[in-house]
Amino acid sequence: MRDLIKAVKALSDETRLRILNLLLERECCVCEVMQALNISQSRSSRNLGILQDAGFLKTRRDRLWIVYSIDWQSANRYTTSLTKLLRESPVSSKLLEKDKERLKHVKREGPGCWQKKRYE
Amino acid sequence: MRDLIKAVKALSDETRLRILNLLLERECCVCEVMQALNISQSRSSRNLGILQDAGFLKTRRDRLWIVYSIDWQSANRYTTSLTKLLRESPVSSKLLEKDKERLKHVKREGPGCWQKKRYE
DNA sequence: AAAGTATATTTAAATATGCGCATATTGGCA
DNA sequence: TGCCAATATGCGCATATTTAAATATACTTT
Repeated sequence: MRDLIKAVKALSDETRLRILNLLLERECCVCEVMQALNISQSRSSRNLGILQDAGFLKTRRDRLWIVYSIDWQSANRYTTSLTKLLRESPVSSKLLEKDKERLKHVKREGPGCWQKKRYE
Repeated sequence: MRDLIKAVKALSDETRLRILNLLLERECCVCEVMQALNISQSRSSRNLGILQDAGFLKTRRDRLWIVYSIDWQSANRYTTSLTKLLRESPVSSKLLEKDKERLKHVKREGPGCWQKKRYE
């Protein structure tokens, strides 16, 4: 019951649905997510953390970056079911389409790949 | 997207998960739900309403009562998927067990079948 | 070890949510 | 029609959630 509530609550937010939808395309680091969804760094990091805490995501380090991806072996069986459901019931949404489109043009390379201030 | 968020948000609450779990057993009126879950009338009514608004439930009138049941023909396809997921991944929980147990001894007959004050 | 970069966390404010209480509404039934 | 039981809802309170900004942390790289 606790696991179920945690999983569903983690999904009950637009930002996090967008993130999960994005990660169904491919794994991403924090700065790729923030660029693709066009959101702030803290918002990106925090919501990735919530999804991970609920069991939807796992991480690994790749040099400078922490790469988030869907955890298909999650200890929380509900997250796997819910992720599958999302994958198999594709959502029609301009927003989700845009996210995926932007994802294609996202850059991971630094320095300060996402720090707008550097360029202003 | 809108439908998906609405469905998931409606499920992201313990009370409403308990209600849906209850209705997987059998259809119920408001006063049966409040007795089975041991919650207040307004809480019962309001959360049933939220589940119905999201597309999980439908209603019919039976004499004095409004009977809520799972809407398997919902216009929101996500509610059907989610309800099936809940049905096919039975949740182990003392609380849910108790709810079902109390449901067996619930009374619909009036007058004031649920108004505790009448008996105090 | 120092410098630099990506990510996490703390803080504070705005917003959203869940609840009980009291009251309104609905519709059956006399 | 009028009463009454069942259900719905407006309101206020307490709590939870979300966010941006600033700051701290955890690494890599030199």
